[in-house]
Amino acid sequence: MRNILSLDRRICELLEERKWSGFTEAQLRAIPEILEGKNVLIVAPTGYGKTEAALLPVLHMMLNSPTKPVSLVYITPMKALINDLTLRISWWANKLGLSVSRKHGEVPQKERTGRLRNAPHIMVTTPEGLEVDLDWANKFREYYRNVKWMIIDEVHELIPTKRGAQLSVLAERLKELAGYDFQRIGLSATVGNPKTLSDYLFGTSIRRRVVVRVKTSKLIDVNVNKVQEELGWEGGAKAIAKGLKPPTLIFTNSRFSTERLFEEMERLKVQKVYVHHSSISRDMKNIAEDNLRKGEADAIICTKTLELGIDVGKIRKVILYRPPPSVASFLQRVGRSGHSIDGKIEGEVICLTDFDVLEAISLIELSKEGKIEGLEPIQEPLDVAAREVLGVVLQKGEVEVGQIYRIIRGSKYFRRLRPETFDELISYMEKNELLVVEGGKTSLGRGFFRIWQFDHKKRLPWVRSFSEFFSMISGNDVFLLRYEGKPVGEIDAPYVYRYIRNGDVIRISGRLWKVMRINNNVMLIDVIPVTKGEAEIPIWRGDSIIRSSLLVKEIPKILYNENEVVSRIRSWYIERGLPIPSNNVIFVEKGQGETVFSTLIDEKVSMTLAHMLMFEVSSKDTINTFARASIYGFSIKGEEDLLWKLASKSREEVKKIALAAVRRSPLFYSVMKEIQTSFGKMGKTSQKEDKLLIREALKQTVQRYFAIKRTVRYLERLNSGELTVVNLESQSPLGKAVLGSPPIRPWFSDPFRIIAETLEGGAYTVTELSEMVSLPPSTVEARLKKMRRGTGERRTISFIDVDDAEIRWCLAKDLRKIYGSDSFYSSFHPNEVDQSAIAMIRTGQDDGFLEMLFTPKEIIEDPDLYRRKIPFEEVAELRVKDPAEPILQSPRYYFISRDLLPIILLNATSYIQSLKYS
DNA sequence: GACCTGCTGCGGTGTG
Repeated sequence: MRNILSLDRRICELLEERKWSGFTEAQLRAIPEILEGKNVLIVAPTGYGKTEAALLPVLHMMLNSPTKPVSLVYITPMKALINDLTLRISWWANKLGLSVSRKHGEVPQKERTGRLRNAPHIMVTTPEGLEVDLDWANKFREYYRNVKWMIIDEVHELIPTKRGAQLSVLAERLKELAGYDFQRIGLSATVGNPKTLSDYLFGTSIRRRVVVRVKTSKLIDVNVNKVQEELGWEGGAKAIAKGLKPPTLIFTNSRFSTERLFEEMERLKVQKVYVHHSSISRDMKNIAEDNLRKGEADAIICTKTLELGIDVGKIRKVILYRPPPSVASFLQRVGRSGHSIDGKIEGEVICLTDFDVLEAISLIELSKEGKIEGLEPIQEPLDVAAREVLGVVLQKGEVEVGQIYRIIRGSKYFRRLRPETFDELISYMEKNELLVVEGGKTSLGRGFFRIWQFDHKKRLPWVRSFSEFFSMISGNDVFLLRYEGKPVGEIDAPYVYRYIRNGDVIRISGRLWKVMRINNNVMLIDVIPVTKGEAEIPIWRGDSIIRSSLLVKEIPKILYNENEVVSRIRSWYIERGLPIPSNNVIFVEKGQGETVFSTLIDEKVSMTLAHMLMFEVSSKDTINTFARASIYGFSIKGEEDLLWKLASKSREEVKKIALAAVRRSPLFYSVMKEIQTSFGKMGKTSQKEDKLLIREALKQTVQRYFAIKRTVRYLERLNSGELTVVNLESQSPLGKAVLGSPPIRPWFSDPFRIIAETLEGGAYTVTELSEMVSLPPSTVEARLKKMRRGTGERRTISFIDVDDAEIRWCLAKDLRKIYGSDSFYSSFHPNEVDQSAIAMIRTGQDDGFLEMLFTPKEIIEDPDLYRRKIPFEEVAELRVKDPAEPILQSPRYYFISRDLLPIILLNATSYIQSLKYS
């Protein structure tokens, strides 16, 4: 066995020491190719020995050629993997007289600086770690001139993302620095298009390239189990408890679900279960992982966090709570069970709805047929290019612009970057003062230091920590939960602003925590553990998970399956003489003010159509609308003929509307926010000044969430009568699935407008409004206060709701109606109309108060009396006091027109009397 | 109502 691969004698001895039981197929096939010096991409599922397949031949070559630090750069996308791998690689390397060093953000300072005195032969790091070293590590960077090999782990995780584009430029930069075409080896999970992956991985390297693809040999045995929908979370938890075979991994599709299911498991008295997701602190996650490895945990309920390569030890069963979004993730999750390669996979998909069952069966069928999604590399992300331009400038100080262009263009992601575009990018960065260009050479500009600051005090919204410069991952605003100074978990800031108050009890990581103190400035929440109380589970708002088109195409076929649930769906259509759902039929269903277009459709096309319909409604009619998009169709609140109108438009018009709709979506604004600092742009963008930025944000938004060309084609098919249109009176089973997907609301760049529209005809507290318009209460309050001034339709006014002693806001033009309405009767009708009060009025012209004594009765009898008494149109401030009990809290009001003053005076007296008699 | 991933070099000073 040892001689088949002709590895170095010293390595063979180590194989014996390890009691190596034989090479895996991946190793047998990849090792000879690597030894020949080719660039190799190894594609195989987890547990097939990919790491050693790459490492052993590289070690062999290191032993048999002059090896100087750093010879091998090993890249992995996660810190946890770096820690695992460093130990694993060190076992081999140290015994062979080679040294290994790791680098990531959590490596202790001492270990970091140690590598300069004793430079390692092997560096294990992340793409970001390599970025830091090339840009910034002026001393250590020199060692990278000796690089001969680069191994990139979990390639499938990187290639479709900006991190992948970043790494590919870094590889080209490394090649330029070393002046050597080093050998590249990639390790990937099973994917549909390994050839494309290898193209992106190998870049400008002229070595021969080969893909070693190992198919899974595991037997797939996954059951589909449907819970009664009405039983909800309890039903789900019971099904999980019943199917549990320790140790079990339970995958869900949201952080909320992990916590919610745990709560039910607790109620069912199921012990030794842990929760694992990205908003739980590393410490707490370690506890869960360690317990699982030690056999002390029966199960972990987790999200994608445990889908990736971390070693979780032996797993007997995998339960999927509701189907995952793609075959790839289905296989990754299910692949976690069965420790050995020939072990049997035991899995179970727990379904909540009928369409869950459709999806689960589709995923199982697809994986049995060996069909799996291809990965789509991100296209020419200019924010990555901008960051790399700066990286090269940091590295070299002063660089010729053309040289940077040549390096960046070496990356496959930027192979087609036009020189004009690059020049435009440089000019834009120069305009934003990120760069200074002089005589064809460029250096850093002042803007760079304004944004990326060393000691990040974060006073200004656009100031970032210098450390963030090295990463393309943009973080959300979160509050850190802390107990005794140690992190426990994280909650999204908008959720904290809206729902979390001191004293609340929240559930995170399967435990209850009482909120002791919320510190808004540093975004910290101090908590203490409690055992009882009504706990709330936070909702984390993530990015949308787009379901794979492979899955969508499979579902129509599955509808002919003999499964009980599937037959039930099918017969609903057959009994009514209707066609079976497919991508060629649209059922138009009406209900609850929404028009549902039920059809099996690619999610990105569905998103595009939903946004276009919403755009048409919101630009012509009202922004108080919403749409929905799913693979089961789409819907719009309001007008039902819009889709046919869109379909009858020309191709060019449709494209224009689609792009306008994308620009009006919240998704566009979040992408804009994510990328703008890379270009040095702070603050608001302008159509004229920031053309490149807007174009790029639009391109990235479309690529991520929409499909314009396919939507154009879809509408053409609809217009030509190719699609069967069926009008339905009732809700079809798949139409119901559309209504279950979350509403998409229009983005408003003008908060005043949404606040005014929402106030229309009613009176609300700041908290109520904040929830209605999805803005933080502080923002809403600030806007309402601004809107008090002026005379237009949007002018606001506040009064005191006497029944619950809260301040309510309404449009000034609605106050009369509210005054007359039954629901606020007691707020404007004091019980004792003869009791006098003192009004103190300030006009804002001078600082003095005008004092007047009045009784409610006088006002009710002759409201104009007080209008005549006050010689001003506008009152800047009004205080009302009880002459008998002046210490009583006196209400204050601001910016009231003389016209509405009598109503407000009545409100004040009602309030004062309510205080007095309560 | 919706996943995940990442993040400051080098050298000087002071202390045991």
